Amino acid sequence: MSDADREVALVASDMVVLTLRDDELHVALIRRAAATERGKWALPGGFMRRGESAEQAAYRELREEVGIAERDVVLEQLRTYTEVERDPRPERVIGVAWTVFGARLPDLEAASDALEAVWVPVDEALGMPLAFDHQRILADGVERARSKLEYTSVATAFLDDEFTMSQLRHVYQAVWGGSLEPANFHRKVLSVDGFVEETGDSRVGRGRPAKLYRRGSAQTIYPPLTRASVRGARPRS
Amino acid sequence: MSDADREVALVASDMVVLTLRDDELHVALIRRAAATERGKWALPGGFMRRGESAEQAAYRELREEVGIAERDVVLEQLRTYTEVERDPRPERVIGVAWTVFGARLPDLEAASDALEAVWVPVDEALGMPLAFDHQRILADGVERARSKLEYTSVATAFLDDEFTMSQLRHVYQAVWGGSLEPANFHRKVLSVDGFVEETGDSRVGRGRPAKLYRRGSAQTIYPPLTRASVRGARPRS
DNA sequence: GAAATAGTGTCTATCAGACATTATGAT
DNA sequence: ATCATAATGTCTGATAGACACTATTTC
Repeated sequence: MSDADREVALVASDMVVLTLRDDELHVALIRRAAATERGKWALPGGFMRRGESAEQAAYRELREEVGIAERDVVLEQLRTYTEVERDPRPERVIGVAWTVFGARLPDLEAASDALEAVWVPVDEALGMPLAFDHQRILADGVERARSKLEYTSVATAFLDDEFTMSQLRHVYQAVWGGSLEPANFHRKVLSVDGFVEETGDSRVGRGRPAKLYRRGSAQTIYPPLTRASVRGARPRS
Repeated sequence: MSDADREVALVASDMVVLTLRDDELHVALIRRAAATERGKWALPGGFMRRGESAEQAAYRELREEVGIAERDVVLEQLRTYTEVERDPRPERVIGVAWTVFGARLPDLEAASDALEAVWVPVDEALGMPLAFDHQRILADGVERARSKLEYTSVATAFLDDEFTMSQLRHVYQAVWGGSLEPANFHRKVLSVDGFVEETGDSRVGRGRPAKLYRRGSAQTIYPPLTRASVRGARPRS
């Protein structure tokens, strides 16, 4: 094979940024300012630069495009999209997609690349037409988030450093849809070694004060929590 | 930002090709013929060409570099490696990595890109120095395979169309290391709807003939099989 | 019959889910 | 006292793991 056959590609980092707002799962969408697909809703993202990894590009675009700081989020690679027709531009563009989880992220500030930047409820966003193949990336990202809640402790990434058991349960309910039985959830979470640890404090509100927890050292949950136990879940799509 | 800052990259598809030989998990390694890292052991792979997706490049390289046909394997995306220093060449090279599972794959034929191409037991390969960041990719791929056996039915990708329960169990034992209790494994597999279905035939050997099964329609296994049950497993690394 | 392998039955400890009960605060 | 929320207790059915046992073939 001759070297001339090798494709050279631009590398875009596309982010599925998820957070909870009013106990509902939201995703960050921007309306594109750039010429290609201008005006369409899209996932935030941008091109990897010289001397930068795709992960660094992701963090930079989070900051520049929607005003989110690296320390406020957990970023994980989702997958890479390389179909030839996924981008209409003459240059070949491949997309490295990431999931980004954050706690109580603020309203978005639309920067240079975006006409608007807003939080959209995930159920609504999944029904919107999006630029490029972002519809599919979003669906993959949401499914990944749902799945990761089962066997990892990433749910805590949606919460502040200190949180109540009820708040943790609301994360699961928002991401999975439906409701979980509080008593069983409580017992299950505490039975997993290193999932959460007590801070010793409690939070006062209406009703009995709730103990506060922080994330423990465990990365994975065994045995996993299971989506089978959600009641009134939205039907499988 | 000026367009000139955008990196253009070569896209390599790197494959962690796994198969069972003598009930032991093996990975395909080549010894590099190309100038860069010449003579070093590496994962098979090659550059995405114009008009081709990374997936198509993976299938093409499987055929060209190690003589494996697309219909004989199951290919899944692993993750993408984009660190700046991962490749010493002046051109920027990012790697899209894939896991490839196949049944009784034949001895490898070293083609143009390779001085040699051989099956290496995974435990041995994990201890070898490999070119580029292939050591890490291999470790990620093996861990992904172990994990996927828990909650998907991909184990059947390591077997012919028709297989016995004992053969399926040997797949799990080889990939996970250690041994599984035959009776419980049998009962568990049959209890998962759509994991396997009987063909009606049986295979004669020493001892009582074994019923033959083929893969069912299920993609995922719920509840999952669990590595917690392996006895005499190799210690966690 | 002995050996080898496949497949079934059974016991027990554990655990998930349902739901009742108790605890502790605010008003 | 009442309400609201948090947390614990209890019951039951399902299941995983251990292991004994039966079945069917070859030699």
